[in-house]
Amino acid sequence: VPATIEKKNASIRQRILDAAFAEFYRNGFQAGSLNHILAAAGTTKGALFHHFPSGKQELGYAVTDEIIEPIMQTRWLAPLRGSSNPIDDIQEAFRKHMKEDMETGSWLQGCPLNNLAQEMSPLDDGFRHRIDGLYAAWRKCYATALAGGIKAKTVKKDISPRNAAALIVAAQMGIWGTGKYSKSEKLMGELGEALGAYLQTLRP
Amino acid sequence: VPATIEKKNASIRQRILDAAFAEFYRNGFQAGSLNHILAAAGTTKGALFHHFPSGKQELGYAVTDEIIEPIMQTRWLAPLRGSSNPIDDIQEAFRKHMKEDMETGSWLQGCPLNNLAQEMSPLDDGFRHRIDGLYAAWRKCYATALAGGIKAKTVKKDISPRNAAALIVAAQMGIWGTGKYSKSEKLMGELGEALGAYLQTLRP
Amino acid sequence: VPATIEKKNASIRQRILDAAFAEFYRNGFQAGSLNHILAAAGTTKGALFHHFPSGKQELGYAVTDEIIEPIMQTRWLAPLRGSSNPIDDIQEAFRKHMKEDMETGSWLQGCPLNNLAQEMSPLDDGFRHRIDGLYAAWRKCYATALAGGIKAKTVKKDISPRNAAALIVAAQMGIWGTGKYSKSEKLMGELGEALGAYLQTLRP
Amino acid sequence: VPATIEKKNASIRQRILDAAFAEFYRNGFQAGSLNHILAAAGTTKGALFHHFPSGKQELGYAVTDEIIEPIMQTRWLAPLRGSSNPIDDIQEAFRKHMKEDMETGSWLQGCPLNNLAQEMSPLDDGFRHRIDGLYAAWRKCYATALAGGIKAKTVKKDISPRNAAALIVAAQMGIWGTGKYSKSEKLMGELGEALGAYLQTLRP
DNA sequence: ACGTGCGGGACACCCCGTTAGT
DNA sequence: ACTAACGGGGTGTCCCGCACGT
Repeated sequence: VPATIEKKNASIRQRILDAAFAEFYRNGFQAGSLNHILAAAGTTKGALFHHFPSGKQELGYAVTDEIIEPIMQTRWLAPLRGSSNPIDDIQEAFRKHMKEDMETGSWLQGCPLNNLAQEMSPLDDGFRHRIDGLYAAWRKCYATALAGGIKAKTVKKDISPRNAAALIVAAQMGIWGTGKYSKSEKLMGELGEALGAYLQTLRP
Repeated sequence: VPATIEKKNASIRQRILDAAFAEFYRNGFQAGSLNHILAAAGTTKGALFHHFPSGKQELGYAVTDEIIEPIMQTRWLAPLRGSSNPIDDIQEAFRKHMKEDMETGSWLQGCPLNNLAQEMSPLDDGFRHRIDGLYAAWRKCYATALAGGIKAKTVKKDISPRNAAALIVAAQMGIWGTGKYSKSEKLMGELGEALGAYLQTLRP
Repeated sequence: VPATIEKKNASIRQRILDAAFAEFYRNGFQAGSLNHILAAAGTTKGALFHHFPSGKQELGYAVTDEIIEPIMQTRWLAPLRGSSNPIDDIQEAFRKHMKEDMETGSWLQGCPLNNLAQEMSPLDDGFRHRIDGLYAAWRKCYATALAGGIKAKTVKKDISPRNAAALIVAAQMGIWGTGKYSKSEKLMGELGEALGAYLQTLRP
Repeated sequence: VPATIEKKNASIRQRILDAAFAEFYRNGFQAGSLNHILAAAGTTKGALFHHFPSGKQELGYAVTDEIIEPIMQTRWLAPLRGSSNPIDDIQEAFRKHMKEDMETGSWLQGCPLNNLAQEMSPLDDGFRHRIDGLYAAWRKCYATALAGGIKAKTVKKDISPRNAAALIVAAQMGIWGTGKYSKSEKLMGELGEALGAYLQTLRP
């Protein structure tokens, strides 16, 4: 049954990626163990070395490119695509994903991209460039949406979309980071309100 | 001469703490090496286990309590003590320390407390409680100052000091984290402006 | 076009052999990497195990038989074929190849056969028998030539051709080995002179 | 019992060195396994890393300096110290140690220094310099002895002691290397005779 | 005839913690 | 108070061999 075989072959690489994402998310990149990843993926060193010849670093890059990047796309970028009312859409996306993360408990582990950024960007330029690219895309998406909002008169016209987008993204980084150490749903609620209040100041 | 001996002992302990802070700041807690710390401090395992009997973890706690906490006090809390115009004082402190970090280059390594928070708070409750306490004190300081500002009529009276303080702190976490991965002074400038713009909205 | 296919097949096999010779010459047999060899040869594991079903060992044997042996033939045996003045011919071959190796720099890596002999003969009898056969042929060639020289009165008649041939070959092993560790052209020159002086003592 | 403890502590390092020498002698440096060494020495990784902080390479250097060098001193250099009849003394040392090696069987593994020279000198300059120094001392010892022999009229006066010493050493390298691949006592005997014949030509 | 995917294992490095001794 | 020796373990790297498929 060639389909099964192909799927199995293809899925080994994917299973390694998925397990690696989970492991790095939980323990960080440096402290994450390839042995644990391989055990979770149900495969061995040989397969890893075949798919990622230069080892852990290459695996980390692939996780960033093939797992984290798509997550960001669907979570944060897609909802803003073609938005004419960015303030509501940003707030809506924020509330939705915060609620999801509360339910799954993943808010206690922060944002995978932020985790990686804080740990690896000073140590490895390969990671840093990838991360920088992802956050830049995020900021650009928000800035574009805010500029669109100005045209659509849903956003005050004397603000800098670029600056505001940067602050919104940075604040979200900080908010998710706050969840990690505080474990306080109350505090997260207050932060949500405060961010909402800030967004309201961008209205016309 | 007991005073000399005690002083020497204290200085060894302090040298270990200082070296540990530097190592953990650079490489993170888990990836930081005790051997490197001891080599930098010019001492050996014996001294370390004399002063920190349970090893690396206890050393990490001591770094948090005795190095990072005082830094936060002088950097962020002291300038707000008894402030009647918190918005200006917060912005001034932000600008001052950002400028300093740019000059020393330490902005590329982020904020030591935030680094530790992102890495260790999900893994170790001892760290998490300490970090939570520090950030709580920070928020409380800002909230108190903002409440004072309301009384002094330098702050708009229909805002929640608690919520605003939380957002300001979280935004600063995000901003310093942004410096790490972007290495862009331009972006940092824009974030400074955006944060300033937000603070202005808190004016009466 | 079967000729083309066969040729192409042969050429893959040959490219593997050539790359293997170079790799083993540089890094030794055990430390030499099949992956490096295959990368250099521009092919993959499948081809290797097709042509050398039992793997690295068989490849090493083939390198000995098909690369090293012909080199020895043309370098050291051919010049002595039918010689009536072996002393001059031996010395001439020695000088010629030493000069060549100096120019190409390969004298710094020693003699491929000697390298293999020192590394592998105590560990693998398959190698040992091959190497023994090659050196035996070398000694026999020199001994025959020296015996011929005795008949032709270019060599003193009261020497043992067999013993002298063995010493000449062993001395050459030692001389090439000396080049490897000393990297001294001066020393090589002195060794050449000393070997020449010894050969002169074999004159009538 | 402090003596026992000191001996035990001191002997761990020595046991590692001895086991390493044996392992490297048998399998070569690169293929030699630290695990095997430690198992043979009855100790663990911690002890090795303590005594040889930079690992295998440093261990290899120490084996060269502390095991191989003394062997060479007692085997080849000491017998020639203050010799007035170097030709006899060289030949006597050669016969004695060849006989010993035949009896112990170690002639089948060649000369430890030559093994190391052939394997490592092109790959690591630290080894190369050490090896070069040892062989240089050997040549110098023989050259000095031959020069002394010229004064004492036990050696022909129109030979170059330097050149002859170099050839004798190189020939011995070659002879011991020949034993490794040939496993032929007969051939070794012939080589001994041929070397003896050469030495006789250095007589006045 | 030859490429791809993969298994399983060995290796050297280095780490952290502890104990015996000064 | 402080040092040096040592235990034991986990890590990532990389390798060789063998299935498949084509």
